[in-house]
Amino acid sequence: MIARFSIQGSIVLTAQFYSSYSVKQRYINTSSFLFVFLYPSMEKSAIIKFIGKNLPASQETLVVIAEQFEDRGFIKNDFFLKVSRVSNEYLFLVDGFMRAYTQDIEGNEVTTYFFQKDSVVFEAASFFMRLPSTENIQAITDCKGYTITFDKLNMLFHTVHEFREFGRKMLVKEFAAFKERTLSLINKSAEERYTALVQNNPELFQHAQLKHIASFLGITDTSLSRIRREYSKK
Amino acid sequence: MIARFSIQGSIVLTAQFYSSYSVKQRYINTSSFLFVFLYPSMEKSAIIKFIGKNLPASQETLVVIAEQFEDRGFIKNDFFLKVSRVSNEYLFLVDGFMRAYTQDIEGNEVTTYFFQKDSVVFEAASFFMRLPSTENIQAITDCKGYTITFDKLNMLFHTVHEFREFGRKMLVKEFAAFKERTLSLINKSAEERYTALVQNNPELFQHAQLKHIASFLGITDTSLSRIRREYSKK
DNA sequence: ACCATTTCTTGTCATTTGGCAAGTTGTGAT
DNA sequence: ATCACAACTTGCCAAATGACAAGAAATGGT
Repeated sequence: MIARFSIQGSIVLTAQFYSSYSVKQRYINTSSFLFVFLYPSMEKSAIIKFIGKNLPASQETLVVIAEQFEDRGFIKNDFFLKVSRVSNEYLFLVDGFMRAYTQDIEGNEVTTYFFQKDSVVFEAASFFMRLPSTENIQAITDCKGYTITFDKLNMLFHTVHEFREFGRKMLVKEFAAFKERTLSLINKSAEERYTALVQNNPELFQHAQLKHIASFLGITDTSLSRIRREYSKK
Repeated sequence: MIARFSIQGSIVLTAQFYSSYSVKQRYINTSSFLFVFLYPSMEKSAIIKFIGKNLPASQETLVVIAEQFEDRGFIKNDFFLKVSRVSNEYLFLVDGFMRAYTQDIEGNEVTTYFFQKDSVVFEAASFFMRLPSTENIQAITDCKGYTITFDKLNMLFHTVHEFREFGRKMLVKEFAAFKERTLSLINKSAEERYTALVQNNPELFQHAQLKHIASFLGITDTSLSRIRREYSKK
């Protein structure tokens, strides 16, 4: 598993892995290689933490859940999901940025969403309804995360009843974000949308192309450039 | 049941009720009162037709499904769903128009959707995830339809397996419509959005207020008025 | 390190849309 | 039938945004 990551380059095991509380105490001094080798599920502390934050469940339950997830790395520009494919994976992003985008009838690319670390990446309509996706999801930086298949996730929903709540929460989050975005397109100015994005997700601007951010904000790259100039004056 | 509708005024049993094919043959000459009295599920031909169109199932299955739905009338301005309530009903609209709307932070009303007859009215996030709705759904004309509760719908999903497919289809429709709307806000002009709406739903303009249509299109009522003038010149 | 390509910025000008206010039309209650 | 109020239209002007093109900066491949 370590080998796999080194091949994909630029994805390295970070200190983040050692922050899982229960394990931390006992194994903190083990070398990272042995550590991962002997306790394959331990490296999933990030996902355990994340799920635990969103779901009241015992540590044991969380470990069972986390064990169903698989390591997954992406290098910049890799696709997590392509248009017309049925999404079969649910991804918990540990590191990196991704964007969802689609093409309108005239062929213009429109970015519909940006994903950042410590969040869940999936296209609800395609994943839960087993439909061809209308969107691409692509890594815009090297990324690292954990995936679970549709079947395994459903299995977890059945066997670990509390886990349904987690699935629901993630779906709700996506819904809410989407609705808010649509609303803001209607009743906020481009500049207001820009400042909101800068404040909520400043790091994004170090990784995403401005033209992608522009289409996400519903404006042209030209306008975004101007808005940035005005904004930086203040 | 008939009494109930006459009390609510302006909602009358229409010829539409007699179009269910299997029943039509045998009972066409029965008086409408006796008919409804003796065969309470028969009046649901509209819903049977609609579900049948979206779901390959036997007539018997369709009747079983339809029997779980209840008659429901709305008079103009009645609410089907209010903000902060958990939506517990799924409505098949037989006649009339409804609109969904919400308020943004500044208190402006924004219409997010129009529903027309022969379609399903519900707020997916609130209904399926048992969450407080962020939207109101209100009748903008007198309406008539059939409702089913969350529990009954789930029961049907379990007992009538093919029916899940129907539920999925309806959800997909809502998703797709919503995404398309968001996209069009980004890459179409107000006039293009207007012409699209006129073509897809001309009747709407005879019932909805222009200011509601305007906020749905993401423009002010002033602009809509101007766009209409230009459009009518052509 | 160099070149080719893409991305980003800027200028000019046109178009779209909004804000406000006045006037007109439509609607509902009495 | 009348009045009050809400809905709609219109005119004027300002602000926001887009289209196009040119140039600067950044990036990637060899």
